[in-house]
This record gives sequence, structure tokens and C-alpha cells, in this order.
Amino acid sequence: MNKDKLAELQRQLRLAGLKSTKPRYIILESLLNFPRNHFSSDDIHGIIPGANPHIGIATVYRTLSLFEQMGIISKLDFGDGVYRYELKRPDENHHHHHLICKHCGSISEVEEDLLDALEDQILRKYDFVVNDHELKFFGLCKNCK
Amino acid sequence: MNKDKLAELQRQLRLAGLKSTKPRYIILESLLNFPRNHFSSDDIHGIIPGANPHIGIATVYRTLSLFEQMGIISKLDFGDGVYRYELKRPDENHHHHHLICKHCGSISEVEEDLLDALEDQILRKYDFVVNDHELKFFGLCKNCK
DNA sequence: GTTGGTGCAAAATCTTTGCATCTGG
DNA sequence: CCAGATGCAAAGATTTTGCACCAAC
Repeated sequence: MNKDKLAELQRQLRLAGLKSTKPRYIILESLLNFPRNHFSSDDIHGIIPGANPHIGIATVYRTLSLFEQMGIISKLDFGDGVYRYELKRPDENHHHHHLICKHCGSISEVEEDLLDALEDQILRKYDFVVNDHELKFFGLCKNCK
Repeated sequence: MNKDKLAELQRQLRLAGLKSTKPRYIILESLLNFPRNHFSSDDIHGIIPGANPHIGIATVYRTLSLFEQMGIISKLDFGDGVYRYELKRPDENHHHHHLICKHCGSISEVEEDLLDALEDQILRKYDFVVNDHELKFFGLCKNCK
């Protein structure tokens, strides 16, 4: 399955006239194997084994930014001064929502969208065409409440 | 009306055992007069007349952070690496939503909330108690679409 | 061999902190 | 007076950039 993603990356890079390099493979592999759903550039840089050709933090930033443009990952902002990314699910056209526990800091995901009615209303009332949204709920998770 | 807000600040500060100082007055006055609804620390620092006792950027950061704790303003994050604030409306218990135009960068506000159904569902399904939310819509405003 | 990619270090940006000094109560 | 607030500069933290070198194609 990871093999598939790596081959897919190679295909997409070639298609865009870009090079498929070792750092790009290693970074994709690292984020696929990352234990949490959300990761920062530093998270990824931190888990890359040092034995590989050494990968600089600048390359991680550049590569994650590239992956975002390619639609492989999405950039997230939980308001703590560090940008994070998550793997994009191929069947999603909108971002899902996040539940952020103010006590323990855990982040979980909401499958339901349910914003269609609101988006309709926004189009009608404000004449604003919504392409995407980002919704965060702050509160207490089941363990902390 | 601004007089009212200044007097109210003085009252709240006294109540909390804090000092009502000139920089705090000047900063409150500056954000009340700021031409847009959303402002960064640097925005506020930039419009303070130089003739006053000179106010350092650190004081602006500290004061806006204090005002946030006091419930006068809310911290916002539009994902561009700069934190902004907005005046809190006394009748709002939840944050309102924002429309962010990807073309011209304009930010407008949505009055409707309409998340109650979703919040109910989150409580039932995820056992998560929502205290607050933050919803941003990205797309094209009426001038840019 | 080109063109693009990488590593490194320096720079840029935003925010926080330490500390001597000042000031409101 | 004294606790808290301020100004300044330095330090932190995160992200971006310039440039010589390296590696895909």
C-alpha cells in the first residue's frame, strides 16, 4: 500500500516535469508512517533516520509545501504557531472538522460535514462562493470533561 | 461611546487588582479607532501617535493578550502567520464565522451561527463538549468571483 | 550536460522574555 | 514605598531564502 503511494508520487512528479528524488521518497514514507494524523515539518524531520542521506529541515519545508500543492496533504492551523499537515483522503472534497480539547490538547476528527445549508445561505445573502472551509471546535474531550 | 469603553476598562482593571495605565488607555483607544474589524499587534503599534509616551511593541503584545483574557477582544488566526484580534461583541457567546476571499484577501463576517445541530451531534457521537468554535470559509467574494 | 533539487547557513518574521527603570495606588 | 507595568534589546521559535554543490533525466 505504501508502495502504491510511492509509485503514485513518482508518476505525479514525472507528469509535472519534476524530479523524483530520494528526499521526496523518504519524506513521503515518513509521513505515511507517522504515528499521528497531524504532523509538522519538524515532526517529519525528527523521525527521518539519520543514516539516510542527511535531509535538511529546509528540504522538509519545501517538500511538504510541494506535496500540498500536489494535493497529497493539506495544511492545517491549530492556532499554536506551528503549521501542521494531514494526509488528504482521496474521497474528500471538503476538509473535515477538528475537535480540539482545551485540557489535554488532543485533536480528533469529525466525519460529518453538515455545512451545506449554511453555505447555501452564504451564497444567497453575501454573494460569496465557498470553495472550502475550516471548522474547529474547542472544548473538552470525553476523557477530560 | 469610547469614553464608556475607557471607563469600563478602568473599572475592570481595578476589579482585577491591575493598574490602569496610559499605555493601556492608548492601546484601547487605538483599537477602537482602527479602521478595520481585524487588527494585529503590529497594526495597533503602527497607528499609535509617536508623540505620546512611546509605547514599545512588547507592551502592545502584552496588552492585547491582557485584553483577550479580560474578554474585550478575541484572538483570531487566518492562517497567514500573523495573529489578529477583533472587538468582542457583548451579546455574542460564540464566535461568528469569517469569509476569506482567496483572490483579494478581504475578510467579512457571517452573522448566522447555525452550528447547533452539528454541535448536538458531536456531543452525542463523540462525547465532546463544545465550548467554542471557529469557522472560516475560503472562496471568492462578490467582487472577485 | 542541463535543469532542477538539496544542504547549509543566514536572514526574515513574528512573538516572548529578562531586566533595569518607571509609575500608579 | 511597593507591586505591577513598561521600554528596550536580546532571545526564541518557526519558516524562508541565497547560493554553491549535487543528482536526476
